[in-house]
Amino acid sequence: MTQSIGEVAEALDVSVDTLRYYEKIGLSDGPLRDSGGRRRFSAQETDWLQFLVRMRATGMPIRLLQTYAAARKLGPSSAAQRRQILEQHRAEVAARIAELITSLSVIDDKIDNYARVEADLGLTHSHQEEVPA
Amino acid sequence: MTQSIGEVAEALDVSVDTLRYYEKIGLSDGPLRDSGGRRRFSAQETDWLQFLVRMRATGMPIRLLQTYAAARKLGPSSAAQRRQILEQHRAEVAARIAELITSLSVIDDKIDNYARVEADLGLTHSHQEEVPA
DNA sequence: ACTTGACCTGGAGCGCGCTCCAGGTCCTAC
DNA sequence: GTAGGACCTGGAGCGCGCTCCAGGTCAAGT
Repeated sequence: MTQSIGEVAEALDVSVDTLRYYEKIGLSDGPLRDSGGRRRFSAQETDWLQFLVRMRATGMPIRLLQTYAAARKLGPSSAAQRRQILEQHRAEVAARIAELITSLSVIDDKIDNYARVEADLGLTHSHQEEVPA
Repeated sequence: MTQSIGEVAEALDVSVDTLRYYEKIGLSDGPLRDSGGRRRFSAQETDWLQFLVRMRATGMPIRLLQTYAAARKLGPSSAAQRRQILEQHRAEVAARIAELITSLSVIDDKIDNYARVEADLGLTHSHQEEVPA
């Protein structure tokens, strides 16, 4: 029911160095150790790490995750603070998505444009005005 | 019809240092200069810079933009190469959006959970099991 | 004439988030 | 008993993308 650091790293698709780094900077508590001093991660710890990895992937800064992790250690009394952090971050992620969607259509326009240029090049080798970049 | 570097920076919401940096690393050609050696940006140059800024905002690495910019200097004959770069990047942006949308719902679940914890705290001060983190 | 402020150059410095290294321990398999 | 491989620690190093600095030029306003 517990996993080694290598197993967790593979499952979460991060490096073992990253996991040790997160522990070092206080994002996760040090997990239990086996008789040889090696980390053994419980399912709960792995879930938390997965959440960390996911939040990192959404661009949440490590500093903010440190604040969040510190609040988490205080237990239920910090629920409001943690919720506030997540709501703020949620708004940023939503804005990010909107921006990316806009950019996607800009990219699509460019691609269409290049497709047209390529078609022109293929059909004729005449000296036309280049389509505006 | 031309703009100073400060005007362009403000319009694109980047720093003048960033614009000079992009020029230095070959992302943009050096623009025309006025009699005093100051840059004057044409609308075309500004459009290109805006595109650069947008692609950066979608996470396109500067290295790749350098490749793209170099191809652009070759004219229409590089249309296929440029389109290929954009199609690849388009796919990455689309994947990114999908990932962010997934994360958004994870965040929402957490927020809901905290809202419930807060409600419990407010209603009673009994010693209940904490809702799983 | 002088101040102010935007601009110039070349190059150093920096914050972020890992990533890598040296030197060592410990279990497993042969 | 020894070779291999996963793991350990503390700390140095690094790639990215800017950002800042020193020292200077230039144009406009008062």
